[in-house]
Amino acid sequence: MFSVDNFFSFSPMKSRSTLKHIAEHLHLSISTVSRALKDHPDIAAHTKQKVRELAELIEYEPNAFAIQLRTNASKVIGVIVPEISGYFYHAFIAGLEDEARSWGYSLMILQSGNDPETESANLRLCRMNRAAGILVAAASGTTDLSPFDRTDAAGIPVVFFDKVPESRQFPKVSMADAEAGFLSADTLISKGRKNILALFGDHALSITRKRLKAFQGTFQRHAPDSRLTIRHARSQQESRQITFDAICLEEYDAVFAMSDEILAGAMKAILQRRLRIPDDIGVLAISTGLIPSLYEPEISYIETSGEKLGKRSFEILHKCMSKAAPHGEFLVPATFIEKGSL
Amino acid sequence: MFSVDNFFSFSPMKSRSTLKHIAEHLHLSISTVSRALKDHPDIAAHTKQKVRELAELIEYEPNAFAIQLRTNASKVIGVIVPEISGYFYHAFIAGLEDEARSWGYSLMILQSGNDPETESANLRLCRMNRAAGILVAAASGTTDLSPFDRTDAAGIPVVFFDKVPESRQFPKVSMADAEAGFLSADTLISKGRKNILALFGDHALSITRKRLKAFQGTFQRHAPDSRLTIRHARSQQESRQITFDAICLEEYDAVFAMSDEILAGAMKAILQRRLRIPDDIGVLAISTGLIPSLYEPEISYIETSGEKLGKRSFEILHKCMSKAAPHGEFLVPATFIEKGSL
DNA sequence: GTGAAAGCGCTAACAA
DNA sequence: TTGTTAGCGCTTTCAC
Repeated sequence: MFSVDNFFSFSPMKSRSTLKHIAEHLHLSISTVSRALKDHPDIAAHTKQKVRELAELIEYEPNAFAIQLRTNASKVIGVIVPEISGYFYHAFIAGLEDEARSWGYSLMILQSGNDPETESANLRLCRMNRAAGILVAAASGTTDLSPFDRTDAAGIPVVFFDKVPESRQFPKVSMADAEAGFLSADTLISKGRKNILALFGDHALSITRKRLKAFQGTFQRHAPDSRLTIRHARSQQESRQITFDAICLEEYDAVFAMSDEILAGAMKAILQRRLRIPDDIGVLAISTGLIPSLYEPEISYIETSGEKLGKRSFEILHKCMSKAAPHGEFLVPATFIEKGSL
Repeated sequence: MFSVDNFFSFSPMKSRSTLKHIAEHLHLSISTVSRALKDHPDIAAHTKQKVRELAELIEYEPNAFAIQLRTNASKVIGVIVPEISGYFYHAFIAGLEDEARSWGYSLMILQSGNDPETESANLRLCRMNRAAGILVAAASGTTDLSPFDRTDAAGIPVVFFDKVPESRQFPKVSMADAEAGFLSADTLISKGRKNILALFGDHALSITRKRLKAFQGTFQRHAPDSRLTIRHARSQQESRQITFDAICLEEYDAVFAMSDEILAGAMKAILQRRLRIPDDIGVLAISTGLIPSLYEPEISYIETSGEKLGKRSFEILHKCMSKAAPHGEFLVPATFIEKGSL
């Protein structure tokens, strides 16, 4: 058989392992080697055998660039998010990576820092690298969708997730915000909470409006006698202040937080007032689950899982890449996770 | 001048914009166009002008594959971590991405799931994609370093971070664990805490041993009369149980947690016992900062910033990529962040 | 100042 | 069953 020394002596230089090297050493043509390695039916069994042995011996690894140039397609998915850290996107990326890897794709991660310019530059990068597809959580300032059009026109499917634009042009994947809002209200009602401080985020965000609308609607329909105090906070600090002021002024039997950030602020106020959960006050949040697990008792929450959103997003994008071209908005369901805070 | 229609009419088919297209339309050679676009001194100013105009008009974007194949180098950095989510790595990735982007590099993110096999497969992927360099937080089961050798031998520099192997062969970047341990002890001492419940992670981990050694050493040297109760926990749950049992049994004047996970568990016990911070008990942790900010009062901590580690790691890798080949272990300093828990 | 030509490593007709 | 050939889009000598 062969020995590594034997082989490398053939090509004494920095000999990177290529089809050509294998071919030369085996006195075969490059295409025969190429076919043998892909188990092409035309190739004789013993030839395949020989080729594979040598390939393994010299640890042949195909040059992805050459393949990509030739086929004009890559196994890389571009992911553009406002920021990686924070409460949500890292979980999304983790779920996405899991799913993508199982299909042989890798992730190229880019942060926009919520800046449309950077976002557009990142898109360009994805185009230059002929990404197989792109997942985007839009920067909050993004209004001009033409960079996305261009990408789409270049044959690279674009799917929005989480922060999705109004346009009906691209497929979108997002959390079932209405369902989460409904579930939240329903849970509070079924637990008999009547006087609720409900904390929502910036009213300008569509996520806030969707969750709020379903939340309020459910109360009006199923528990019109409940007392709902709706407040909006734009940050953890604001959430904390608002909560603190509210619970000093009046006794609520539950606090509801529409997101992790809001929850974190509310919890600080509750801890500061040293209220007992769930006896003095109940707590419910819409969350990804990490933050609620940090308190004692743990906070019950409506789960909006980043991981699940990641996996689902891959599925949709995957369909787009195989020309199935789905359309419209896809929702990842929310579920109630019961802990001890209500 | 040109119009888009005019240009595209020249090549009516799916005409992706390439140097060739520009060259044909301008009756120039491909090489001239290539040079013009890179502002080569040989090219006449007016030629450059014409070329650039048309390139802009048709939104020419170089084909990264072709460049990479030709130059056999990419602007992609491979990043292999046990998992993206959790307490730490997402912050690292965020910091790294920031720094990398400013140097024109993109990130290819891969999770090993703490599985050496997957880690090795991920390495292979990086090799196939001719990554410019690779950053690895080793899987906990990784003992065989040969896959890394192979990568290094292929001319792709490998730098370890956070979870670094014993081997002196590769450059490593990690948190200044000894310094963090020292600072923790020093802070507790200077705040006059005498009877301390100190919670550490799994004793098998080198991070634990380094922090513990410096922590204990500092007490022995500067406050030998202090009472130190050292405990080890392998999870949030364990940390909570250990803390709960300890504070029920005896009165401590401070709890120290060597990591976010340990802190989260300890805080649950403290919340459950309804101890007042900092009056009933002081709290100090080594942390990245998110978790401490969730409590009231916020927890003082020794910062081990994932972002900083990410930026520093890029610097080291960048040096490796430019043949400067640094050597040894680099440490990211720890700093004390004072909040209200001590 | 510009062009011609070779070639990076691979795939896929088309030949033999 | 295997080989020949023609590129994919770009960079880079080397000529003119």
